[in-house]
Amino acid sequence: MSDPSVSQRQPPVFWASRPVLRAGGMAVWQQLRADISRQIKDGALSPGDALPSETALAEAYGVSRLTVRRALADLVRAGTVRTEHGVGSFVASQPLRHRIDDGQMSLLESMAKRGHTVRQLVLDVRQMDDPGVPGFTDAWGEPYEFPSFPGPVVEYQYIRWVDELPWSASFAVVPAALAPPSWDGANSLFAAMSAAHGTKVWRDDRRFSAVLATPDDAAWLKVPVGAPLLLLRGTNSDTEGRAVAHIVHRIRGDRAEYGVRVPR
Amino acid sequence: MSDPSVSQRQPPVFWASRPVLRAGGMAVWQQLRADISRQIKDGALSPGDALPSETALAEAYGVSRLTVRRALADLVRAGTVRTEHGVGSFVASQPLRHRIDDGQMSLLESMAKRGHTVRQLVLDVRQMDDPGVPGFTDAWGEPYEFPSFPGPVVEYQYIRWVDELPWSASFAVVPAALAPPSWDGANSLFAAMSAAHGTKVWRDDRRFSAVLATPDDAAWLKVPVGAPLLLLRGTNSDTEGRAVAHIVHRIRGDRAEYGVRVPR
DNA sequence: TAGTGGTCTAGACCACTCA
DNA sequence: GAGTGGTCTAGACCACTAG
Repeated sequence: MSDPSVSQRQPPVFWASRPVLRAGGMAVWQQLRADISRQIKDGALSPGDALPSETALAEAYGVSRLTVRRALADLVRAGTVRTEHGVGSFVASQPLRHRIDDGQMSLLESMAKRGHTVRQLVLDVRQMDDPGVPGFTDAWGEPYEFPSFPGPVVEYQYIRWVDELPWSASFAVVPAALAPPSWDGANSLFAAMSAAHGTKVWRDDRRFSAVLATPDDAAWLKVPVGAPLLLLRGTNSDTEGRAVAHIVHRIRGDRAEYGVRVPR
Repeated sequence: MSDPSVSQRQPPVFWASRPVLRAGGMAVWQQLRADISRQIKDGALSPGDALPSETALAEAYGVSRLTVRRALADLVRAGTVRTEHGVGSFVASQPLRHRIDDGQMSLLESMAKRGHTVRQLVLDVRQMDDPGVPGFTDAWGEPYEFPSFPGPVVEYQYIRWVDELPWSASFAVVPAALAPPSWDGANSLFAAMSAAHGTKVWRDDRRFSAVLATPDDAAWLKVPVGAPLLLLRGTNSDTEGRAVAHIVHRIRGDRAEYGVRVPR
């Protein structure tokens, strides 16, 4: 009981492998983050291994528990460490990273072809009379409009899983005139549009950026607030080049790598 | 002096517009983050406006200063708030977001065409006898190799600015046999390779993901640690399809939106 | 019930900026 | 020198998990 390192099931690691420097230029919590991170990257700890408790770490490094927590918080956001309330902190196992070749194939088709299962859960479907949907314009200020299909729009919000792990929080807006009568997420929304409308829906352009997970994102995607998300925005068109859908995917940065071929 | 809100040059805002709920499900610091963020998004505060000091905020909300700091730290990472040591906290002004149509054009050409100036600073050039460069394989585990050009490689590390604001921290690896004799960042590295080697260098594929800024990223890109970065990895080839360069760009997520056309 | 992580406090000292 | 943000402490209480 007096030696906390014994109560942990883990290899005998030299914690606090480097003493903290109080006069050094680097803040103590940054030294801790670097020291813990280094031990994980060096392989002294393997994914799934328990870290010493925060109290034990604080004693080992000779700092307060809050200083330890600050270092751990950074590692959690970066996906290096995973914490379980009431249980402990563990070296996170990196999820399988999927390379998606972005093209005309949907995520469902592309993943199915490679033996992965995709599940989609439709969280919300609502018809909006005003096409200027507030939730879709705030980040970039671009209005989501359909010049060729004026009138009300239908807004979808859905979550996609790949192999039972959250993949993305997704939003889509389509003209109500083109919306499939009901979409339950069993197939691609745009396959459903193609079927209902009788015309092929093409993926046109894709715009990539990076954002941090909001509390909502965090709840849906099972990541900590502040985790990196790949923001993928796009427009789909029909065979005549008329915009028929605007989409936004907020994709877990630790899971996805979207590949595109650059035409010559 | 007894009323801290008077000493701030800012419109008379109702700070602590919502009292914190101690029994509510949401943590107090999350309520603060949401409340401050809402006041900024609603336009009650404009970019450049000073926020009350942390002490004043703590008094206004009736919480400790550390709780205020935790809320502000999140807003700083997200780019909503900017802090200046010894000066104060301010509503951050969003940098101009550039849409780059990724293609055969280099960033320099593409930006010059639109009236922007690009500066490149070469931080490091080193020849490596071992092509398995550690710094280039850790994130994805893919080795960076050149099957058609065995032998030593040259590794470049450079920073790119657009309009005097940091844009990306970039890395490139090319076979030493194809490396330009000297590259000072004045032109595109691959234009220099084309010129030196006599063969056109094509951009082949691009892979997008999202990561958090490390302390090194933060120092180079002038963003806080934990800010979102767009990770762009790619391969360039010569006219015969042989890989001649592997590149990694770590691009500020608050500045860049990379667009690509999806071929039909 | 014991141990863990999650939250919050009150206070202290430092580094920095600016009048 | 006054005011600001940056760091760190010691201690407290709560929520959660597990034996």
